[in-house]
Amino acid sequence: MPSKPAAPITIEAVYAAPGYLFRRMQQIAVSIFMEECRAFDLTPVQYAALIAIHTHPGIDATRLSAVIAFDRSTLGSVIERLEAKAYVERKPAVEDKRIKLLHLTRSGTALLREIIPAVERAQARMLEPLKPADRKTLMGLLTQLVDLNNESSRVPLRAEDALEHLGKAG
Amino acid sequence: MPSKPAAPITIEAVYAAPGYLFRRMQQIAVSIFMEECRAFDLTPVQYAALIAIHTHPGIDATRLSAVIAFDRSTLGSVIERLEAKAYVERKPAVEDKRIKLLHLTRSGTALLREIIPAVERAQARMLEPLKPADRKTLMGLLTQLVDLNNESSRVPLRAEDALEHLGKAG
DNA sequence: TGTTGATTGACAGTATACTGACGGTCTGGG
DNA sequence: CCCAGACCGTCAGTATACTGTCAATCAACA
Repeated sequence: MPSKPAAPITIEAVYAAPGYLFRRMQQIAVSIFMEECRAFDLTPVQYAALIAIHTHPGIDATRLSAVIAFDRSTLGSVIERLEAKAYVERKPAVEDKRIKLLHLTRSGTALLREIIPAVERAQARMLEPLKPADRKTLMGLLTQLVDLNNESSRVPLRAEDALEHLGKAG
Repeated sequence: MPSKPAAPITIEAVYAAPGYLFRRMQQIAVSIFMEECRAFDLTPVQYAALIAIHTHPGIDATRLSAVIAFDRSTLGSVIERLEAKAYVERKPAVEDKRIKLLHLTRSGTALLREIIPAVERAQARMLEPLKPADRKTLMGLLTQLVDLNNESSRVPLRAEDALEHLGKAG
């Protein structure tokens, strides 16, 4: 069977490649987030971690990494920084000496309440250039794609699994 | 006017946020790229840089960063690694002592030719879970969005501007 | 019960990213 | 011609990411 003609080696092909567009969009998204949240000294990753700990108080680092689909190695230093800013507390569990339980501090909870409007502004700005109907279409397709590709990432999202070990489900 | 009711602070809101989805998709895209290109020891960023240098031989690092929209500070070490692998040569320009000109080596050009099928497989795999029509829709919207948000990133894409200084346009 | 196998947090090593700063260099206006 | 401002590569500092490894700990089975 005839093989496809060899693609010309040019930068134009890169501009149209999904991987390149995903990278650019991620950079833009982080940039907008940091701009809107400048007053709070919080990164997108740190924000997601705080929200997850707020939703699942007493979660441990490994399960947290499954809940937000972040790398476990990286998460250690993220938590360390949140602890240094006194937004998070890490306490060893009595029934399992390997585990450290995560809780928000009072100031961590307060920060979340204050930062949410800025975060919502940021999320809105990312999609703003598109027409409302197109925003919905894009988000719908992207949600599908991320979900269907879940197993292709090193740290697949395990939203429910993680909860079972917290004694909150089962 | 009545303000929107305060959103509940839960992880569910994060899962549906554009910024979170862009981050997840980027992680998945990198993971798939690295898997398909395992035999070549080349990252997505290094690949884009090689292609850009191939398209614009004799480009300098600052203009290269504009052509692929990568951070100038980061690009230094990227080029360093490509030089260490002998895919790229960096030669000082005679007419401007600040500038170093970039060229592919013979083995860099050969590598590009060999790796392209793997890269194309990777790009196809990223979108594979979607129906063909949906792939087109998603890429179209994403291309628009990245383009319209171009100025929101630290390093906006300047595909044409960069070329003018190479004596290839004007 | 005792040992194997899995799990947890931590760490080292590499690679992107962004901010801010710095010295060397070029260029244009006076 | 000289100097102020722009520009180039580089570096230090911080923050994500991923790979692989390790010791301590736990759980489960023989």
